[in-house]
Amino acid sequence: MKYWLMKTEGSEYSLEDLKRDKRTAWEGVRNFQARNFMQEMREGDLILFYHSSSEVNGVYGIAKVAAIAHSDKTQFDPQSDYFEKRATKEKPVWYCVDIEFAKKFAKPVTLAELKSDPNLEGMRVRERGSRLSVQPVSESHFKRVVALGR
DNA sequence: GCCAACGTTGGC
DNA sequence: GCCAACGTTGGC
Repeated sequence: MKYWLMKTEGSEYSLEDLKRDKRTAWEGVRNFQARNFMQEMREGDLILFYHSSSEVNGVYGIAKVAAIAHSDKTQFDPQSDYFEKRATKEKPVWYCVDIEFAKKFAKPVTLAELKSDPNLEGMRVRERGSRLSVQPVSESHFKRVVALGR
């Protein structure tokens, strides 16, 4: 089993939204590295759910991979912001996984906390200028963040 | 294949 | 709202 971190703008789609929807297709990722990481995900993998560009940036809780990567349908929709003219049904360019709500932390583990915890050294999201919206997380880092969220 | 220009992300 | 850092595009 692997562990991941996924970013979202809290005002766009928050953990509360996921809790309400229970499950959603993580559409709209338009970055190759992020796409490749999603293709590595397996059902049951756990995800730290991170809000960026929010009042309080940080990990708000946990989501779980509910379905492995499949074609992102928004790439075929000319009305969509995520339309991709290079994509065909036979050869899609973009993929997404389905994720489901797992847990909301008692309080978010803020970016400041992530940065100041010596146990979390090496976590990608801590790095200045880190823009990758889907990233792998080590098991020990994952467990540490969950402990901080309790 | 290089790299400048551009658009976007994301912390502050 | 600002701006630094980043990823992608496209001309050469």
